[in-house]
Amino acid sequence: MRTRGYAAFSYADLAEKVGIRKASVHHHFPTKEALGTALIDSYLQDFEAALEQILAEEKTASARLTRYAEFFASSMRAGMMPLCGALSAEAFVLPASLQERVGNFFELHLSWLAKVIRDGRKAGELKADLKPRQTAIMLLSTLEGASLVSWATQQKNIVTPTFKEVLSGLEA
Amino acid sequence: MRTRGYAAFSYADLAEKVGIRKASVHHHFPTKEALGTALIDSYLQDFEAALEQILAEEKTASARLTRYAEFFASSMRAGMMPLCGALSAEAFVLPASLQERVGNFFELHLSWLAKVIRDGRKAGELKADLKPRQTAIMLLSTLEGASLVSWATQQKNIVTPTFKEVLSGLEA
DNA sequence: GAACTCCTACCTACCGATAGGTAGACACGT
DNA sequence: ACGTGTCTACCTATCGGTAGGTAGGAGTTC
Repeated sequence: MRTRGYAAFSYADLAEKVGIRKASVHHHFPTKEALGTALIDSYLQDFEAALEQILAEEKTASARLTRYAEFFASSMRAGMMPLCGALSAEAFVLPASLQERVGNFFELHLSWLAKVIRDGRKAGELKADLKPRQTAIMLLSTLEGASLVSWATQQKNIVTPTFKEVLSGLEA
Repeated sequence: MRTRGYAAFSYADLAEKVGIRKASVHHHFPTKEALGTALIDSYLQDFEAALEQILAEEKTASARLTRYAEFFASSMRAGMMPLCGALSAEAFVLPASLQERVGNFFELHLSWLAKVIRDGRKAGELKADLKPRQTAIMLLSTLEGASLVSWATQQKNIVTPTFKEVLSGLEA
């Protein structure tokens, strides 16, 4: 899903990669939609834990955001799109249950980013006039967009410099 | 292509929408790849002309960039993804001729943006320490990303505010 | 001016490949 | 005895694409 998108990946591909037959994959995930939702659910859960961990381990906004951006950069290095970025372009033709989960995923990210920004603003690290929600949307957009451009142009060193440039504009 | 992506749109869909039969569409565009390249070529040509026009009609960097961002905002309002944004997620499974054209498309945008930034910097409108190429990548990423997030979350008012926030960080 | 040849756009009917999905049997561990 | 995981074999729908034919307009020739 993260390299081909939802429409273009198939049970046949997956079965071959896993080393069992197509019908056996269906035993575990009866429909493609069920497989998709299971994947997003697990991905979202992992991400939720990772975001919590960042809050626990890093105390400055810039360190937190840099760790956050590293998720995008490293998935790019691993030759994969961020999951929800990969699915977003197809959102219109995704099963409703998947659309909803992509929405939830972005909402999780946006509320986490907004909290980090709010805290960083209070601590005087970030500019005082930042609107947390709006700035969160901007950061998420930039990282998803940088991943997309990096993916399409096959230039792997786009995400981190782009993020740094945006971050520097936020610091007090 | 701009609402479903490349894999998920079909000759059958297109034929029905145009009001002729599938085989007749094949008469004009023998293969899906040929249809895809024809579409990108025409899109790129239109965009090239539109970018030229902006340079002719607007003389400040901020006006030029605002007009540029309006392309993304208006295609969102029209219920469509930007073409190459829609195709990028699938880039890995796109026919080579399409991949190449998506690359060309982004390159056209990046070089135009870099020129606008360079000029704006010289004129003292933009911060003196901007790296034109890097900033161009950032602007393109942000606009493509904002379109993606806006598309997936079905919130139509994301592109313009996000762009404004980024632009304000570039002004001297 | 009728007859002829082209060409273009469209059609019906079909092709093989692949998509997601199902039925039913077999092996195996508890 | 039963549940789980896997298998082979098959289903229907749809995919991109092709073969071959028809209708009609533009030239060209007698």
